[in-house]
Amino acid sequence: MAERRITSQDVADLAGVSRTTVSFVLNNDTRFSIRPETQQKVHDAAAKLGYVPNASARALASNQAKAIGLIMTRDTHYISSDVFLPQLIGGLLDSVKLFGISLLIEWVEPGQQLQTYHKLTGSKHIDGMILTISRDDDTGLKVLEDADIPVVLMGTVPNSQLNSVDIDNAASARKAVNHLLKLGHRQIACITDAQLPYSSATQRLRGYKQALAAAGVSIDESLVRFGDFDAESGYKAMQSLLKSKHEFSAVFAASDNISFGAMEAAREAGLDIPGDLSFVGHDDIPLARFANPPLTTIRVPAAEIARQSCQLLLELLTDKVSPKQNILLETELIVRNSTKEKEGTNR
Amino acid sequence: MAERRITSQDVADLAGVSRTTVSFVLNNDTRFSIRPETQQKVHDAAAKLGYVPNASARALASNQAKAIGLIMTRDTHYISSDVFLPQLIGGLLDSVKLFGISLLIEWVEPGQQLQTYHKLTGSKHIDGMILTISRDDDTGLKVLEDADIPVVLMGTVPNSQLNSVDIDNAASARKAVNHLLKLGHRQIACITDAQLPYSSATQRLRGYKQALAAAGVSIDESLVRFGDFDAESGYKAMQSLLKSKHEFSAVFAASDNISFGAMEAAREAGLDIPGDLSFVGHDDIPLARFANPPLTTIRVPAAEIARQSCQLLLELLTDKVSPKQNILLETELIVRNSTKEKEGTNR
DNA sequence: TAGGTGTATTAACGCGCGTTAATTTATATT
DNA sequence: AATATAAATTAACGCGCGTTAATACACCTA
Repeated sequence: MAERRITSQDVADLAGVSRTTVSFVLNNDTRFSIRPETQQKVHDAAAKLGYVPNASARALASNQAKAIGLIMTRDTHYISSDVFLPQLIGGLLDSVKLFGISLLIEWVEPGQQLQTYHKLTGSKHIDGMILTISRDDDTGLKVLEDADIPVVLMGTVPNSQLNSVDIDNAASARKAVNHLLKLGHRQIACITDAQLPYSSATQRLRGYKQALAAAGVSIDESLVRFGDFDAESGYKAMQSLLKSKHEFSAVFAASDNISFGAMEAAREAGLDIPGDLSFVGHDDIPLARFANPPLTTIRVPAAEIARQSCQLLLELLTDKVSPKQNILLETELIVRNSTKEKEGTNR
Repeated sequence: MAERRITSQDVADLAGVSRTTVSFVLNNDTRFSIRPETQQKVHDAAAKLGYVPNASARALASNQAKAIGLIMTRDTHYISSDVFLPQLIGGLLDSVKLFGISLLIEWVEPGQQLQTYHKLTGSKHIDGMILTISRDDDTGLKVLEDADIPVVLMGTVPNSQLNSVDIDNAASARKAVNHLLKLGHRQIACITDAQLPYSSATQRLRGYKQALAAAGVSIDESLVRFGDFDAESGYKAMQSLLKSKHEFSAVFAASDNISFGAMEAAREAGLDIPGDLSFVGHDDIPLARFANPPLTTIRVPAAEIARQSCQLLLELLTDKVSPKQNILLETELIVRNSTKEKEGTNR
C-alpha cells in the first residue's frame, strides 16, 4: 500500500522508450507502425509494473469516456419491483464487457428530466445513453434529440427522432388477446401494466382493443383498469374489477407482475384459475413458469433488447452518421395453464 | 448542436472573475471566503451558460472520481434471475443521488477476479466499491484488502478484513425452521439458495441444522439439496427430494426464488401446499406475497442493505481511518399461508 | 557520396479542472 | 498616516494521457 501510482511514463522508462510509444502500443494505434520487438518490450514492461491506465486522464485527453449510461426514469420505488431490470442489466453487462467499456446507472428524478439530461450530456461522463421506457409526456426527450450525445430508447415514444429498440407492444397484446378469443372468451377484462402516459401501457391497451374489434367484440371500457408496475397495483385493479360486478371470463394482464397480483385477488374472491377465469400475462418473467397455475404469457426477449440496444448505441458511437433506427423484436405466446376454453357460466 | 463546450473559463469571463474563483464558488470551498455578491455573479454566469463541469477533468485534477461501483461476481445468467437486484439498485440509487455521485455496475467474470479487481482499483474510475455476495473461495478478495480502495461487502466472507453489511443468515434460517418446528414439523427438508461456496448458502444451511439440533431433531443429510439461485434449480432439487422417497412434511427453501420452483415441483407431484407440505422461503421478494399460496418467508431488508452499504462506503471515503465494521441487519418472519400445523400423514 | 523515401520514435502541447502560493485590496490597530 | 492583519482574488502548475508535428534513423537509388 501507499505505493505510488504507476503511470505510462514508468512503463516508458522501464521499456526504454518514450511515453508516446507506450500509448501507441497499448492502444493498438495502427497509423504508426511500431517494431514488433519494441511492442513486446512495452507489453512486458506494462505487465511487470501492473500498469493500468487512468480512466479519467484517458477520457479527458481522448474526449471519450468509454462508458455508457443506463438511464432509469421511474421512481426508485418502482425500480425496486422492476422484474425486468436484472435481465436488462445482465444483457448490458454482456455486451459492455465485450467492448471493454463501462456501464453507469443513472436515475432521473421525475420532474427533473431537463436538468438531469443536460447534466448527463454535459459532464461527458458517458459517451452515450440507453433510456429505459419513458412516458409519452417526457418533456426532456427533446433535449436529447438536440444534444450531441447518442441515445437509444428501450421502448417507444411516438414522434420521436430517437433511435429505439422495443417490441411491438400492440401486436404483442393482440397475440395475447387473440389467444383468449380463440378459446371462446368474449368478455375479456384488461389491466394495463402502467398508467397511460407510459407508452407501453398505451400500446398494449390499443392492441387489446384492436384484437377485440377485429373479432367483432364490442369494447366495454368498464372492463379496463390501469395498473402501476407492481403486483400490488394489479391486485387492487382486480379487486376493483370484481367489485364492479361486470361479467368477464378472462383477463389480459399487461405484465406478469400485474398478473401475479390480479390472480391473487381473484383467488381471494374464491375464483378458480383457469376454471372460472383465464389469465394471460405479458413479459414471461422468470417466475411466470412457476406461478400457480403456470402463467400463460407473452415472452419478451428482454436480454436481447438490452443487447441490441447496446449494440446500436455502440454503432452510433463509432459510425457518426447512420439513419435513424427503430428496431422491433418479436414476441412469442407461451401457453401454460392459466388459460382454458370458455365453458358454462362464469363468475 | 456543434456548440463549443462550455468551460469554467467561459463562466469566469462572463462573471468577470478568474477561473479559480469560479472553482471555489461552485465547489463551496469554505477555506477561501468569497464575497456573496461575487458568488452570485458566478452562479448567474454558470446558470446563464448552462455550465456543467467535465467529470473526467474534475476527477483527474481532484483525484476522486465521485463514483462508486457495484461489483457483481456472478455469471450474467444468474444476474438475470437475481430478484434482489432491483431492490439493491433502487436503494443504491437513492443514496447515491443524495450525495451527488455516480453508480457504476461492473461484472467480474468468474476466474478473472484478480485481474478485474486490479483493473478496477487501478483505473481510478471509481472511488470505492460495493461487492455483491461472493464465494468463500473468491481468491481476489485479498487483493482488495491490500488495495488502497474502500470496499464494502454486501454479504459475509469469513476471516475477511473487509467491511460488510449483511443479515445474520444463520439466525435468519433458524427463524424459518423454528417456525416449522413450532407447527409440529419434525421431518424438514432444506434446499439451499446456492451452492456451498457461497457463504449465504453455507450459513443458511448451518442455521437450519442448528435449529433442528436445538429442538432435538436429528439431522438427515438425505433431506438436504443444493439450489443454484434460480427457480429452475429449486424445481429440480424438489424433484430429486420427492424421488428419494424420504419422508418430510415441510421444506425450508433458502430463497423465495428456490421456493417458487420447489413449490411448483411439489404441485406437479400432486401435493397440496400447505396441506401435504409446508413451505418457508427466504428473502420476501415482492412477489412472495402473491404466490399461491402466499409464501411464508423471511423478510430481508434488501433496500436497507443497499443504503447502509452505500453509507458505510461513503464514510470510508471521507473519514479515511475508521474501524472495520460488520453490520448485521435484522430479518423478520412473515407468516402467510404456505405453512400449516402438521397433522395426519404426509406424502 | 548526395539525395531521396519510408519507418520508427519522440518532444511538446492541450484536454478542463483543482489547488497552492503569491498578490492585491479592504479593514483594523498603533 | 503608517503599519499590521485579514479578506478576496488570481497566476501558474500539475493531474495522466492522447495526439500532432517534428526528428532521427535505416535503407535504397542515381
